[in-house]
Amino acid sequence: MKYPFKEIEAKWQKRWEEEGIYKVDLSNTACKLYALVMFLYPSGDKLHIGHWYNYGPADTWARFKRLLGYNVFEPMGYDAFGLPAENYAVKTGIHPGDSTSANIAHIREQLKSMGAMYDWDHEVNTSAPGYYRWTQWVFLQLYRMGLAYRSAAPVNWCPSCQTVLANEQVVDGACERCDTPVIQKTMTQWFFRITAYAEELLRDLDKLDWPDKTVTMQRNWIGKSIGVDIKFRVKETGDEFSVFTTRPDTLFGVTYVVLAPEHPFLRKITTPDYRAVVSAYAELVAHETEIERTSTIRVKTGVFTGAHAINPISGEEVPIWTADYVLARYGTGAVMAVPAHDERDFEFAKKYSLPIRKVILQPGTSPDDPLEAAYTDPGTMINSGKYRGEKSKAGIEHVAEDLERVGLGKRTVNYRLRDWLLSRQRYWGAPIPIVYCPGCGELPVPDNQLPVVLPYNVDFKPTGESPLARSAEFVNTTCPKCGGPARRDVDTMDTFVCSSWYFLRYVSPHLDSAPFDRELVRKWLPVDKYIGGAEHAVMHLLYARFVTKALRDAGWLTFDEPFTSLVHQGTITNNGAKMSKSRGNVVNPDSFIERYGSDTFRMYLMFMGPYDEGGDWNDKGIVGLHRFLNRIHDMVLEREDLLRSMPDREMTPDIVKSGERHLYRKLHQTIKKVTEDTEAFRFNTAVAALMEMSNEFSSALAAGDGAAISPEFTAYVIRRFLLLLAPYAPHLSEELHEAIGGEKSIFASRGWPACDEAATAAEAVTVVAQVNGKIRSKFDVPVGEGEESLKQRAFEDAKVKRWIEGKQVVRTIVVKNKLVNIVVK
RNA sequence: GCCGAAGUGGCGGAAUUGGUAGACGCGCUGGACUCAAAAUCCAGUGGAGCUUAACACUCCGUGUCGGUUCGAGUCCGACCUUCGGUACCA
Repeated sequence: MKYPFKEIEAKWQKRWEEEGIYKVDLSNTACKLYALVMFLYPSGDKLHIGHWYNYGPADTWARFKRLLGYNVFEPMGYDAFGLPAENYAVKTGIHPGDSTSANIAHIREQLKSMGAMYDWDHEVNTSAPGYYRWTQWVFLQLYRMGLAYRSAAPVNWCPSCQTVLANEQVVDGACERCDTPVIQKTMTQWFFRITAYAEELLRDLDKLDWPDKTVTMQRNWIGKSIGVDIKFRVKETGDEFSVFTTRPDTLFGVTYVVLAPEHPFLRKITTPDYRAVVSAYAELVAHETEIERTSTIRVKTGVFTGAHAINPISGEEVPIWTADYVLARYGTGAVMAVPAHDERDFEFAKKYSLPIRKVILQPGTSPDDPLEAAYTDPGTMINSGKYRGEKSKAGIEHVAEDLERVGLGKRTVNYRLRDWLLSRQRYWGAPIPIVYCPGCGELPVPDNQLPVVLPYNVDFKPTGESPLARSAEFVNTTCPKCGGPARRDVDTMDTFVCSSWYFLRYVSPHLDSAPFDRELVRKWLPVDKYIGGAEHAVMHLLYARFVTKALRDAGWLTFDEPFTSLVHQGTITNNGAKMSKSRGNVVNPDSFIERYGSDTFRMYLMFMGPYDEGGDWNDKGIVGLHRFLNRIHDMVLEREDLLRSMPDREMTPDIVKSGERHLYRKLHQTIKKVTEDTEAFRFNTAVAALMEMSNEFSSALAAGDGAAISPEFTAYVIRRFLLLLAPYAPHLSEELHEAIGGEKSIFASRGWPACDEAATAAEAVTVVAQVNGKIRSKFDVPVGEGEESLKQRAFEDAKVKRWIEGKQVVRTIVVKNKLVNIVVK
């Protein structure tokens, strides 16, 4: 018989809500635990498996912590601005605000059907004026600190749609809507100066309990490199420009220099004969993506400018080229090319027959050995004037020092990280709170005039300018300084701004006098456990760290990092690809909830595999979990009356009957395993342990018609088992807990079972006997049996004897409680 | 391309950190129950061979190739495939 999960789940969801059991008392900060899942993007219309995979197991972990006695705060909200809602609106004519509210209403119900312990009084919605008012406030804080500025930047532009395209809207270099080739157009954009925090963002990674891979990715993304800016003079014009290099020790090996095609000097220094070629080349490169340009397998291209540069240390003249593999925005937009010791330069020099001069000697080679490929590791300097014979490490310092002394070089630190471009020429976002007055210039909107409300009636169809520019009602305003007519900034903010501070808002989502209650934030932040997808490993997580640090420096926060501990759930793919509406491979969980219930479904998600690995979706095994929960349901209800009549009492190995002892051990082994695995997000193995326990227990009950197992002991085991199960199958556990006499909610009990550590040790182990590493026999011995004794057993073993007979024993390896390996010849 | 991961039975996966490969579950096969089916329960289940009423036994096996080691899914090197990110999807 199938257990009535529908009734049970509805009953408990209703009761939890009525009794307000998950309403968190934020004033109680003893054992506080802020468990946060990355909030939802309500883009499509429904929750999909990926959301459940994020939220279900995260809720299990939070419930587990609650049973351990923590005061757990687990909020939920919506990252509701963004491109998909706007695209949907362009396509269907449905206003993004309307589709978003409808989606949220639906999603909220789906979330409730999951049965998580969200405190709905703390919900946030980033597209609500009461929220984005404070997103604008965040912008202004950064603006006042000089961390927000305007600058020209290239954007993807479709000349036919007359609109800026997101990268995902560009398919093979063309607009996804009309197939027109996309061009790069320069527009004035707002930036956050995240690079000002590069060093701290890098350094504080050491403080975080984050997955190693995420820390590594952030570190590589920031991309710190220490080097020297070296000045080269242009022979023909006398202009000076700098190159950035981490290898000043190779300066004597420079045989040409390269300016990026976008380099501001390029036009100026190019000699008349070469102008046509160089500008045609720059035009060509403007269509290439950065990935293409920096590809290491693609054939590099470039052209000579006709000009020459003078090597500041050797006085040598070398040609100046421009090439696509040099990027304007990294370093100084120019490189000194040392083909002998840089792979890209080597390849380029070969292609264009530029000289290759060896200046670093690879250890173990001779200066006259031909160079087959670039040697990029350190070595000894040769062909380098007075530096000859110095090791790379010393040479780097020495050359840098000498250049600095004569003013031709400056030691610098360069980062790959770029400033955060946050303005969007779109409708569905938080307006940038800046006003332009003909007389007073660019001015921030005063805090007391926030929010700058996003008007509802706006034509958001793409026409070449920000949609808000066409709303006279929005654009025309008065100058906050002189009171004269002024115009608003018509761009909106990147949704990453909204999500860079939402974790602060959750503690006081309805507060309208401040972005957050500072006292509560002081007590509850930083987030203790942050759970979300690895696809956010760099951008969102880096932006949130940056905003936290900026608000700290503005005096609003007292901590340095927003997320103390981080866990990624893996990606659930479908047919090998990430689930997304655009790919049309989204799997809706609702039908599974309908058929099996939330407890089965969330448990299946946890049982599927390691939480941080995700995997390709398939529903084949779900029935196994459903059977498991059915068996638990039946096993408890068959003994309902008996169990209810049994008082709950602690047991020890001494008082249990001999027939119960192995179950006592199994129970405590299970408590240990489930506790450790749940804590560490190893849900799959915790569930397997619960199954093993249940299998062993029910066979024991069946074996002697239960005669060997007393009712008291049965109650003892089942009560604890239900507690272990509670975070995994909260509805069913509540139901069974009540059925056997529980009066309060199981989650009010805070009674995670204690583990009798001493009882978990096994009494006997199987030791294997190997001959030359191949297993030939096994025997059971008491735990801890000595090496000599094990060795003796192995040599006396009949099967082993067959394999060592007539051979010479070379060596014997004995590992206690594990194996004996006899090596013979 | 670059950065970061992952490859284990028919399938999802497990394996106290170098020491019994395949826990747990799905599926499949056989059996019990049933008029029958479903559900449930019991037993078996990596591949090949050999033997067989059965027990047992042998060889092979963790993406590919090579290495280190008494011993490698686990460590090292090279490669292949798949996934996430790559700064305007979030």
